[in-house]
Amino acid sequence: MPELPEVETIRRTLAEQVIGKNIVKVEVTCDRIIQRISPAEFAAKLAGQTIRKMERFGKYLFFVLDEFTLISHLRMEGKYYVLPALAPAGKYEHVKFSFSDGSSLRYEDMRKFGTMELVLPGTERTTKGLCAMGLEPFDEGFTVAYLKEKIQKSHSPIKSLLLDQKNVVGLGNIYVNEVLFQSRIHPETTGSALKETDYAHLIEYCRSVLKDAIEFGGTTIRSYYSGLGVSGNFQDRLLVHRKKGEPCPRCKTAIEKIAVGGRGTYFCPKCQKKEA
DNA sequence: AAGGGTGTTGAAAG
DNA sequence: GCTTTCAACACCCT
Repeated sequence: MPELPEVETIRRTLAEQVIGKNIVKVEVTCDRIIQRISPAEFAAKLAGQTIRKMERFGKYLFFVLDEFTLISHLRMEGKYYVLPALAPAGKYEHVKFSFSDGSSLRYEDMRKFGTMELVLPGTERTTKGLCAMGLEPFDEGFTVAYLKEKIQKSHSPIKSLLLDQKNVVGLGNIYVNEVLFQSRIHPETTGSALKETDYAHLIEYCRSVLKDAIEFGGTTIRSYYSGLGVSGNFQDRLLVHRKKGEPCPRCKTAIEKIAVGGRGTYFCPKCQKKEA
């Protein structure tokens, strides 16, 4: 469940459930999720650590501990649950953190794309993968000038440029579709073809769409209704994503679906005209 | 009923 | 360099 609003919702939920808890044991049953070090070393380093803070950057979740920060990326299907330590493991559970109070944090990931990495506190943003990242949409530096500098020379479609975390972090396929609809920009418009007003709209709607989605607890699509995970309600407010054939909420023209950069892309052919 | 698509991203190829 | 394609994995839908 991993675009910025979902990760932020998970961060807030986990903050209430696991801050202050002391890790007594970590069990890893899918090695590839743990980056750089062995699962055994990962488990050994975490034993005895207490979770002090929950933070987020883009789609990355940070568990700030005493001597390490655990950086977790959920990719496509990663999910966290808090359960009694004695509760049975789910079919797709790959990591279990047992706490001293008898509760536990479980990581489930059907597709095993997610990653976990331990770094020293304060070095989170300097690690590989996070060092070249763009700004958060809510950063005051995320301005027309900033975005222009990043993408105005590019011949890639704006859809791909907004998905590229080196330009701006946090947007994924759902919210890029929504932001481009609100901004009235055709997803295949190249960076080089964007007009001044397009940039202003992009800045405005990146912020408002994500802010609204966070308010609604993110978007839940294709999720288990276990009641233990985190689910949001923004799926009821999506305007174009997964709405192929449905009337545009603005002009009633049928929403179209095309592929851009290999990703499903939804837009209104009337409201979002291609600009040369 | 096999094949394409899926809330992602990094590595490889062009 | 910059841009596009594909693989990692498991399931769903057609």
